[in-house]
Amino acid sequence: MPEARVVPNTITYNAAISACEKASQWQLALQLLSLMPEARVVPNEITYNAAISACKKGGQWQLALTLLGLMPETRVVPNAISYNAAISACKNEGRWQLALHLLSMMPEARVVPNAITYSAVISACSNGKQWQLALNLLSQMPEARAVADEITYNAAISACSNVGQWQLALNLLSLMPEARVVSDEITYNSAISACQWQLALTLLSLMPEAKVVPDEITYSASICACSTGGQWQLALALLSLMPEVKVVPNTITCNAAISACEKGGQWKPALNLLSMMPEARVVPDEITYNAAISACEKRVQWQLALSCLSLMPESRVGQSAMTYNAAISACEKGGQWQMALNLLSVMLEVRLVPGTITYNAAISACEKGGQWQLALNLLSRMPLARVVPNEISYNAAISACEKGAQWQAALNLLSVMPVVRLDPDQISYNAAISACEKGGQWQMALNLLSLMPEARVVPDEITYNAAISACERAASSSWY
DNA sequence: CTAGGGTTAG
Repeated sequence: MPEARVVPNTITYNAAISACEKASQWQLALQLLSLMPEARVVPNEITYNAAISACKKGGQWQLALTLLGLMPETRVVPNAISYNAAISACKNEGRWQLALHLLSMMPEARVVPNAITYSAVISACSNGKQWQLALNLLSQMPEARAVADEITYNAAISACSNVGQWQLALNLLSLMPEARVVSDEITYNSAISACQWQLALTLLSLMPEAKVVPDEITYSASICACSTGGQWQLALALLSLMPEVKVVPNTITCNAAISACEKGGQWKPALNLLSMMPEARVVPDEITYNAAISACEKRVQWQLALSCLSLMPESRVGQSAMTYNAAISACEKGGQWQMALNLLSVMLEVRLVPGTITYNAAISACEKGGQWQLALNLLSRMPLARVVPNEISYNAAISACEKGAQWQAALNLLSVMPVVRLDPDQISYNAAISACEKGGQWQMALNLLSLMPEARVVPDEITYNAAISACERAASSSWY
């Protein structure tokens, strides 16, 4: 630009910073802002607003707030857009308290909050699962002379949806006409995601008379509602209906349908959908494969789960710890403890970090395979791997000891649980009592049973049966 | 010539 004898001015910088924002280059945006003083170009509110937006897009909420705070120092007065962008940055990181704080700071800064401000704060509350606050804010708008529009309502409906408050979500939807706000496809999509499958399908059927056209997100949300309700056939029916209404399924739609099959224990349609995705020009992603692998897990199709896992690299789909967790679980269900341990070591080779769920699945695989020593070994390796064991880890290990009739080891684990701040539950006690039974320790079995009330664990049928078996075994052996 | 808010899958 200097060669062209054109001197950049404020607008030039503003346009450049805005371009950085659109290209998701927050570092470059801030660099440009920092270069302005030496170029003797004075930033205005638009400059800062564009920079705040760039930080927001980059997930840099702290920097967005810093910039807002810096504006007065350079004698630039923040306006509603500055606050709105900063509030929106808090939303992205789930900082609903900060969003509310910014809103409360606006009057003393003499900036009047508008509908966009409220929508952004409501959205921040929605992400923070603060539905009561979201509804309060909506009700405060008239006295603040801010007029709620469809986006405000959509954010509030979404806040209700996120916490399963479908009645409140539907109530808001019904209030929109009298507030003279016209619902759009996002309104319906949000409401559908709040509802169980019956109501979700009702809402879907009501869309034409509301003159709202369903899109792929509408179908994805409806399929998801069917999936959660165990209605895998309906989920598949909705998917097959989409070409007729000229809505094109995307990756998320297919993922929701595969997930519906998974929940219904239907590995065949799940793998069928996976195989049909290329011809429908839908690109599978990690979630697609995770759902397909999990679908195989449900019906002991561990070989198929492993073949899905092996297909991922050639489809250029990245694998995560969750992918391996699903595959290890499939091996566990299929009684393949060697393969489960093998997958755990592969995870480490490909530098994926195993978590509590990974170890739990592997310990369970050892348990089912009768490998109590390996189960204990895995549990003992967790702290070294910086993975925190939970109740499930210990219960799986105690069960492994039970299957191997290792009553001392089982009791040891049970006694360690309170030390590591874990509360033994019914499963822990039942497994330990069974271990005593298998080890011929009827006194210890009864002792454990007597300890349960003070541990606030309620014995059930399994507990009593195990204790009774322990005593019967002792009685029958003493007859000879 | 430049700046702000809402929806779906594991």
